[in-house]
Amino acid sequence: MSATLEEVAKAAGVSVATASRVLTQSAHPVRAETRQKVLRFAQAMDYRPNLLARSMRTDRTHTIGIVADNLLSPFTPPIIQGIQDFLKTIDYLGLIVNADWDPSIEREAITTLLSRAVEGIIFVESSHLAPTQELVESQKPYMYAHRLFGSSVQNSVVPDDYQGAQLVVEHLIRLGHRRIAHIAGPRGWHSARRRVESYRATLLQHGLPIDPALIVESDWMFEGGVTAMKQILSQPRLPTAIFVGNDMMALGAIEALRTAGLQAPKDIALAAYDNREVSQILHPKLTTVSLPAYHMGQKAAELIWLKVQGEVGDLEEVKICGQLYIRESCGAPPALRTLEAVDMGGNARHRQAGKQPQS
Amino acid sequence: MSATLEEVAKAAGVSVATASRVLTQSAHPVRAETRQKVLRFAQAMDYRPNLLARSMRTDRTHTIGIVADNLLSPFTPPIIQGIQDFLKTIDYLGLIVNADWDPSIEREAITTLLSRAVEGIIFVESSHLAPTQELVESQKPYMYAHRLFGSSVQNSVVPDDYQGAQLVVEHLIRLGHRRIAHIAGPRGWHSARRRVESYRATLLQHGLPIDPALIVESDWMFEGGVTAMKQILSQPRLPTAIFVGNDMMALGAIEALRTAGLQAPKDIALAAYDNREVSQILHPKLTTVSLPAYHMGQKAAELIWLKVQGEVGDLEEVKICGQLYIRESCGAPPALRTLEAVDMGGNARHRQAGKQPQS
DNA sequence: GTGAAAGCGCTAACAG
DNA sequence: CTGTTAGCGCTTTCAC
Repeated sequence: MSATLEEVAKAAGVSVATASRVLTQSAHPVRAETRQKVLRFAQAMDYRPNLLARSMRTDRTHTIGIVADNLLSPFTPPIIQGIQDFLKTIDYLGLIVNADWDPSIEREAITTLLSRAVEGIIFVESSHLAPTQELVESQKPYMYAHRLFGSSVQNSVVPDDYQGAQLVVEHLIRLGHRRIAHIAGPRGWHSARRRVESYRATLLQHGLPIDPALIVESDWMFEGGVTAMKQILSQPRLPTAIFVGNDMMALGAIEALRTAGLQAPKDIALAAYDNREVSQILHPKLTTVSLPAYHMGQKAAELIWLKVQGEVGDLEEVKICGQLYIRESCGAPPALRTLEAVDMGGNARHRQAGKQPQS
Repeated sequence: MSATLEEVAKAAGVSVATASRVLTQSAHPVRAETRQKVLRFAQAMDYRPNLLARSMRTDRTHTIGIVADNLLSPFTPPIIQGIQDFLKTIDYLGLIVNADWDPSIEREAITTLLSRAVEGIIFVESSHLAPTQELVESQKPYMYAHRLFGSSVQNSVVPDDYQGAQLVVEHLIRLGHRRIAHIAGPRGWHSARRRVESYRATLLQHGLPIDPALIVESDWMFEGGVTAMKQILSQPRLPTAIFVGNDMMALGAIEALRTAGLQAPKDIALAAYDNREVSQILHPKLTTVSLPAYHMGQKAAELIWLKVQGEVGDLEEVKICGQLYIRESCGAPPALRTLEAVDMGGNARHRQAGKQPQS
């Protein structure tokens, strides 16, 4: 163990109070000379404050709990990264615990975190409906980051599906497409419904007709994308472009096109949603609007910080809009493509995923 | 805040000492009746021990620090998941901090963790050479999980690249291939070198010749795979199979084949390394040996636990072998394919990545 | 079997 | 400006 405050104080010939004052940068006045002396000894003795002891006194642990339903979901890591990065700026740490989509584990997780006196809790990709009674009684602030399913809820940060979808569809329209299909996610998902709504509204806004035969519902997955695309290809009049509800289905759609002897974007233009890592890699590279996981994490952390400080109470749902990445699959001329820094390090935090080569 | 021990004790009409004894399941004898009484009141009053206070007394925080160089790298989340899952069984938590591949941030991270009195530290995908002086002086145990670059090092858990590559190559040989190429990772990477060594050795063991023209070095990335494949395709005598050093390059190789009007596995069989999520999704599905990230995390946690208990000292490097997933790209008959549970939840922890549909 | 009391390391009144 | 001291909530001798 490193030296304690008392040891430093004794060595410097001052009281623990004085030593504490200089080492915590307290506002309390201390003679410059004394300050230096303490600082010198602290340094020499490798003094490292015992944060547990400090927390006991101050009732502040500088810790935010993070309950993640699944660390392995594609968006959880960037959300957590966003949270951690914000917390770092205020000298806080996140204490992460997994809940495995299990309500009882989640309850337990909350108990654990409260036992450790976290100052607030952020739920990542949680699907539960309401905070546990224990959490409510604790009076600690909480936030949801990327809450799944269900509808709008207080104290949550979610993607702006409506505006995101609009970005995509308008881009396709701008490229000259008039007959645009849509492969949608399952109607049980709020995000899927919002994207469809936005797709319809955007077409209408631009005076384009809506052809129900061009909207097919699928399941977010690759194989679902294959099937949906086949269905679209069986239409008498093919669309010239497709807005696919997420990247995975888009990959499936491309596969189906290929099987049918067609190519994106030559034969049918294609744009999707999520900006998963693969969409920047495989050919044709996907034009897609990002699900701004990292930013959502940051925002959730920022908001809980406000709450911890007591500056705000319950918050309405905050929507974060993603960015449109124009790449190959939509057939946009190269000049229109989004400029993307090729970074090999893990520093591009605005990105959804690191590009560290692996293995 | 929930009730304190003192409040519970008072309510139950016993001393804090007694209350503590029953609530901590101490070995110290307590009359059954008294025990029940305390338990009842604790429950009724929602008693939740203040772990900070407990830690101060016991000098045990039930916390292991995790220093991750990059949360967004593909293997970090499953490694962390493995760590957390093990820690959970011993009622510990992991305190994760990012180091961003920056040595000074890493130093800082260590200080932070020590300040919070973690009982040990696991470095995930760290690339540094040695523990900081501060860590050494703290006498706290540490482990590396998936340490990158460099060679064998004590107290680390790494993939068994040699055996993994052997699994792949032997599988290809078993399928009847005699002329097998290899697209290798950069020679600067220890894992890349081990895989090449193993490839050569395995061929020799089976009496197959090594053709230097069939070994091409690349960079782990998709585009690198494309280029390497093109180079192989320019050979006068084509191989019938290729062992690609990782999944990303394999995807590139498949793309290059396609461009050349060829198909895997029909024209050339292909097997890779890593078992990234995409390899189970895109067609042809990749035959690949997993980089057992989750198990490595578990193992690292298990070993640091032994160290925390003082049961072991410095450890030699532990190698964990991945599993061969036989899918489509190698052309194995369907009967030989690996059975894979299709799970939609995040529960398949033995997997490298959750299959939660997203968005 | 039970309780009183010390003390983990620190901060924050309060007194000087 | 500096020091003394109480006490955060808990575990653990030690005495009864």
